[in-house]
Amino acid sequence: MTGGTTAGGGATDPAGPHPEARTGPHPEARTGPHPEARTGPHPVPETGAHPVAETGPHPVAPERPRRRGVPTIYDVAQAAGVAPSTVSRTFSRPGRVNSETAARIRQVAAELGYRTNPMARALSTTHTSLLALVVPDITNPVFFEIINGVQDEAAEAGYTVVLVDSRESDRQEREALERALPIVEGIVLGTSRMSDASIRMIAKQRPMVAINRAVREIPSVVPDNSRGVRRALEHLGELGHDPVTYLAGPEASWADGMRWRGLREASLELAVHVRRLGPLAPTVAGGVAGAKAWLQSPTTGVIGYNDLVAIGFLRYVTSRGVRVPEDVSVVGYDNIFAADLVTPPLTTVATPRRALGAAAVRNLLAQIKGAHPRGGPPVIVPVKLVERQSTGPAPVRVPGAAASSSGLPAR
Amino acid sequence: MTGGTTAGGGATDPAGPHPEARTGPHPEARTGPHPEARTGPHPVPETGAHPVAETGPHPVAPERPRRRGVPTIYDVAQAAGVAPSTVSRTFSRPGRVNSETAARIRQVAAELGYRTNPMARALSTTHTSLLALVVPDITNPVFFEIINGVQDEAAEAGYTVVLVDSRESDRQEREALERALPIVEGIVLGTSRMSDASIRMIAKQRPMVAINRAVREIPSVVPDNSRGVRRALEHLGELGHDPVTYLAGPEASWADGMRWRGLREASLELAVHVRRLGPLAPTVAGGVAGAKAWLQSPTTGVIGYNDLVAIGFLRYVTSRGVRVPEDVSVVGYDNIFAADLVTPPLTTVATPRRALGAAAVRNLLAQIKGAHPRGGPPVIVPVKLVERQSTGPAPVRVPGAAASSSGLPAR
DNA sequence: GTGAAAGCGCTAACAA
DNA sequence: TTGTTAGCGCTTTCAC
Repeated sequence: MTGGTTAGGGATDPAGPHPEARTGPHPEARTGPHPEARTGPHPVPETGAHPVAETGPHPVAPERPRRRGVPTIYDVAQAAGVAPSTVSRTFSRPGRVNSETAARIRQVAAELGYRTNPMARALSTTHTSLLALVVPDITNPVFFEIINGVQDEAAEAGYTVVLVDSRESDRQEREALERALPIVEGIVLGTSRMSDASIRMIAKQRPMVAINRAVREIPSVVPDNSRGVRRALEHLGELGHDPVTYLAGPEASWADGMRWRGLREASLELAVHVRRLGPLAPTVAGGVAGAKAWLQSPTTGVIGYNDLVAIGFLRYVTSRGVRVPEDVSVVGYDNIFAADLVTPPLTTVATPRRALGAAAVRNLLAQIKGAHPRGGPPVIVPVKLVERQSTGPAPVRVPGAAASSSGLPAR
Repeated sequence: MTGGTTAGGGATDPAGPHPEARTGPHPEARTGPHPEARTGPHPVPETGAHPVAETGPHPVAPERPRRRGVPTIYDVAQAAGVAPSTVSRTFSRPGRVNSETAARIRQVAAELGYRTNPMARALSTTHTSLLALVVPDITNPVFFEIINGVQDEAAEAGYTVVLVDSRESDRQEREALERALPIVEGIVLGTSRMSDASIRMIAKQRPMVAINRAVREIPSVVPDNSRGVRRALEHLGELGHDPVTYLAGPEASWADGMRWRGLREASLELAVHVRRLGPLAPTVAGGVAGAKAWLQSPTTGVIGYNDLVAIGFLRYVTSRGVRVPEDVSVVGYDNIFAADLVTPPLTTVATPRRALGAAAVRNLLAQIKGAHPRGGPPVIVPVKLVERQSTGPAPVRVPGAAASSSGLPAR
């Protein structure tokens, strides 16, 4: 039904990777019925005293043409003169079979264009080599690298990833996940819109690891948020900025909580004051809103909840005549692609998102391999500050003077 | 192996979506051996004259505990007092079963927490409800919306998408695709790194549709490239720019070919001269390279192969003191996320990538449903020009004078 | 409309 | 090491 013209798989491959394929028997040649080809399962009781069991209208040969041209272990087994199970072993646990036999089988298999059928394998092993990756919105730049990291690490281990994009909707996420759940062996949650309870429910059904979010009982890998904001503040502090405004993220955001907490701690350690402004939507628009509020009581240093917020801020204040970094220095968070594209390029905390994805998969695979099902503290992945042109020395404070030539209101 | 604690599926669901589940029989209660539970397949020939056929050490009850707590059609059938085949029909072809029986079966199934096993179903039907989406690089902004469009449309039809990221490598793409191929029903090629020949080979095995690339024999959906560049040129022409430079994309790019061709045609029609500069890498770096070359013989209007190129151009010339759009107007292509983030925001041709993805899936699904396997001209999706601040009136030409106060060299 | 039973292609005891 | 055989859970003729 699917391809139609598949007969023999890659056997007729023109100049393809199977140069020897064309010397093999023509696939069509073995498409007919093989009465005795399958002596294995479900033998017809040909001597039994049950006339009822006779296959009715089929006197001798079942005459049922093999479904397609696609060769099975039975075809290979027959052609190689071994049992189907030996063929199976050759591919599923190499080593458990005499190397010579194995070689011959592989050879024959190649000639026939045999490929193991993942569905059949999965049916008996429940091992699908499929992983689900859940992201709320592929469009969000933050996820690209995570997806890549997950992809790479999964591919490395022979796994394929099923993408579940929740489109920022609880329902969609649930439905898509529901659909994917039965076929995947594990789930990577690259930030989810679902409640902790829902997540835990799903985690009951499959191994799971969460990125960027700590859910009780669920293994997780998170970037070193506190270190990240600390580096940002340190950087700003060294440049002479004090106080510094933190453009806060969404109220419900776990990451925002972590960042703010880290900031307060760092504030004490580094003796740089920090103000919180928000909550803000984690978008460019959010940044614009933040900028407007900030103009009411500006500081020379600003740290955005993420790059989008920082970019929105930057664009708005710039449009109002505030110069960056001369009047205000701004630091973003995440180091998304666009951070290097805005004017001026944004200094930001780079979260190793690819590493995050990779670490998540490794953890997940370990769970699947049967290790301890759950537990352990979050895996913390290091971050680093990327200095670009949006930060610079704090403007010199002329005591008693108003705030310079820029559009920056006096404080 | 997977979950471990799955017993009964969602049956013990705390406050979950199956409130009635807890009133059902406790899953554990039926986990033991059911000697006569399965009268169906593979009956032991208990009266045959083949002692050899006797199941050896299993005298009466096979004592093999049901693999897991997960209920099957057999469990449902037994509980509902019908045959397994009826349960199967109830779920696979509703209508072919008495509505009352069906209702009862569904009821029982819900109580038991029965879910049909996709692998088993796939094994006998080859219908997996899986689609593969191939993209060369998820990190490339151009693909986000395509992915979303594909996702949405697929989900709509009850399909799940498997992501194949080729990481810009022929080999990786091939391997990943190879892995996904046997389980998917069709393939959406969102721009591929593979050769036409390889693509056609794969298309032999599964229905396929290509986005943004025309391969002979393969159905494709493409944005209206010629209309896009025409609109860009028209826009520039109206602003008085002539000649206009086209920052060309990679040599091998099909899209580049289309755009350049469209540009030449439009050039004639609109009587605006067009120069070609390239080939360039389709990246910011490519744009920078293009800018350097452009400085040798500048024009007041520039059209980039894509937004990345346009952005690179914009940034470089800006850094050299050329003002945009006062000295030079630049138009991008694609309308990626970052286009609105750069300074000045980029005027660009918006390609309806989400629509592209959706159209591709619809086409693919039609093929799968058994329509005409191949053929037909590419489906063309309309584009539109988004005017932002990177374009403006051409600078007034003071006859004989050098080129203004900017860093723009005289022509 | 419903039931019986034969597979789908592979894996996994168990026996040899 | 290899062969035999009973499933994995579902769909699907074919009878009734």
